[in-house]
Amino acid sequence: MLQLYNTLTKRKEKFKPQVPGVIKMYVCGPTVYNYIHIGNARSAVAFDTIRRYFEFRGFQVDYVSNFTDVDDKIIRASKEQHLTPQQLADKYIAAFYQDTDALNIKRATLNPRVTETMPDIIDFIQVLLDKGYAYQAAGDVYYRARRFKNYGQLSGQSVDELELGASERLDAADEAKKEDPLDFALWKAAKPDEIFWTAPWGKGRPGWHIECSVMATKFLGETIDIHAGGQDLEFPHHENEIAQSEAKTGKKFANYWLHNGFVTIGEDDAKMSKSLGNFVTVHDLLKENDPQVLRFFMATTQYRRPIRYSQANLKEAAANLLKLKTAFRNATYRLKTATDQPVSAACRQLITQQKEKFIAAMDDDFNVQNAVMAIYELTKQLNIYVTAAEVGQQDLLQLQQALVELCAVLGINLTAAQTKTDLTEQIEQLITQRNQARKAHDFAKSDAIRDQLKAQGVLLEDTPQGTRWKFTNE
RNA sequence: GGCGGUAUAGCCAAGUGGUAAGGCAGAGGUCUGCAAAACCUUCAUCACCGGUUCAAAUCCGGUUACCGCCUCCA
Repeated sequence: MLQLYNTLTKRKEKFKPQVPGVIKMYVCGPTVYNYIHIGNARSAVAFDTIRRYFEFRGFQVDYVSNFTDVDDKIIRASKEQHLTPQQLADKYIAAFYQDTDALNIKRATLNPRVTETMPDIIDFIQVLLDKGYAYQAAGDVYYRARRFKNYGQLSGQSVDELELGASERLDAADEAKKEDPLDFALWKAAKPDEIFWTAPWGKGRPGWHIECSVMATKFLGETIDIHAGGQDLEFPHHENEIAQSEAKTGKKFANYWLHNGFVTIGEDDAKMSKSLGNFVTVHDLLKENDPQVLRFFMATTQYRRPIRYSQANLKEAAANLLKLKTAFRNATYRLKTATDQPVSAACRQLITQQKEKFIAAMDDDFNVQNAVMAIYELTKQLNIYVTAAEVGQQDLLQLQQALVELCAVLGINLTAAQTKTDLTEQIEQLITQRNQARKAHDFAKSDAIRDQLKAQGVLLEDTPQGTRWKFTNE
C-alpha cells in the first residue's frame, strides 16, 4: 500500500488518486533569474524520483511545473544585465534544462510560463474580485485572507498568530493599502518603466502566488492529486494558493501536499538559499563533478530529510555509485564467458525478494534509505555470481537488469555507454603483451605495461576469465 | 512569541515495545605472481533527566542543542 506524508493533515495517508492509474501532479518551479542552486536541484530531483517511482508502479503521471518568468527579481536582474525580462527568462530557462537534463530529471509533461498564461490569470483574479475575496487598492489587487475560512490550515497557524508575525514587519507603503496585514497581492500596479499587462482594473503584473493557482487548475483540473514544493513554500505560498483556488472553485485544491527538506551548507547547517547568498549553483558544480554522482547524492536521501552538502558527503556518494557501476560493468564482462542456461530458481527468487523489499520501502513515503538496501543486496549478489567459477548467462542478465531497473527509479542510469575511444585496439594489444609476459613470469615487464596504461588512465583487472580494463575516470 | 522538524558508531543513516538494518571510512582475512575488483569477519546501548512496563532508541513528562517557517526563497 502506497502511503505518503501529507503536509495538510500532518500524517502519512494511503495514497489514492482521483482517477485510478492517473496522477495529476503540480510542482512549484523556479523563478528564472539565475542559475539554479543545489537546493532547487534537490527539489527537482526529489519529485522526479517520486514521479519515476509512480511510473515504475504503473501510474500515468501528468506532471506540471511552472516557470516564474516575471517578478521583481527578474525585472531587477534584467536591468542589470541589459536584457528584457523575456530574454533573461529565456536564458535561465535554457540553463535550467541544461542542468536538470544533466541530473537526469525527466522533463515535465508541461512547463507553463506566467507570461504565457496572463489571460487566465486576469480572469481568475476577476472571479475573486466578483466574489468579494479580492479588492482593488491604488492599482493593486489584494486577497482578503480572513475572508477565507480555512486560512492557516496548511501551515497550522491561526490567523491571529499569523497576523502577529506579519505586523512585526510592516512595510509602511504597501501595508497602508491593505485592509489587513495578512492580505497578499494578486496584482501589482506597474511602476513607470516596468513591463506590464493590461487588466480591467489597470496595468501591472500578477503577484507571485496567483500564477500557481491558475496554472495548476488550468492544466490539471480544479482538484489535483498532488501539489509539491520546498518546505519554505508551505507558508505563505501554498497557503495562499489554497485560499485563491478554493475561493474560486469551491472545491478542494489538492488532496496531497508534499514538501521536500532543504539542502544545508556550512558548519552551522544553514539552509542554502539565494537570498542568504550561501548557495552553490548546479551550473558550477557540474564543471567539476559527475552529474550522476550529484543525482545519486540527492536521490538517496529521503525527500523530507535535510541534505547536508559537503565535499565529504559528495565523495561518499561517488564511492557508492562507483560500486554499483563497477558491479554492472563486471557483470557485462563476465557475460562473455557465462554458460548458456535458463534462469535458476534461486536467482529468480532473489530478484523477486529484493524488488518486493524495494517496493515496500518506497511505498512507505518513499523511504529510499531502505529501498537502497535492496539495491545493495542485488549488487552484492551480482558480484557473487560474477566471481563464481561457473555462472549462467540468464542469471547474470536478469540480476543485472533488476539492478538497472531499480537504479533507474532513482534516476541513475547504469547502462550509460562507455566512453568511445579509438585507443581500444592499442590497449588490448598491450594487454596481450602483458599477459604473455605474465605467462613467462616476466613480472617486471608485465607490471611496467600495467603502470604505463595506468598513467594513461586505464585500469587493468585480472580475473580467471581474462583481463578486463576500464578508464579510471568512469 | 507562535508553528514545525531534527538529535542513533568517525561520517551518511534504518529502526515506533522485546535486548541496535545497510552504506562510506577503518582494521583483519580470502582470492591474486603482485595488484585491482569482489567476498568474509570486525567496529555503537541510541542528546540528557525522570516515569510507565517483565521488557524502551522506540510510550509519557521534563531538559538541552541545532535547523526551518511566520518576509522573497526549492
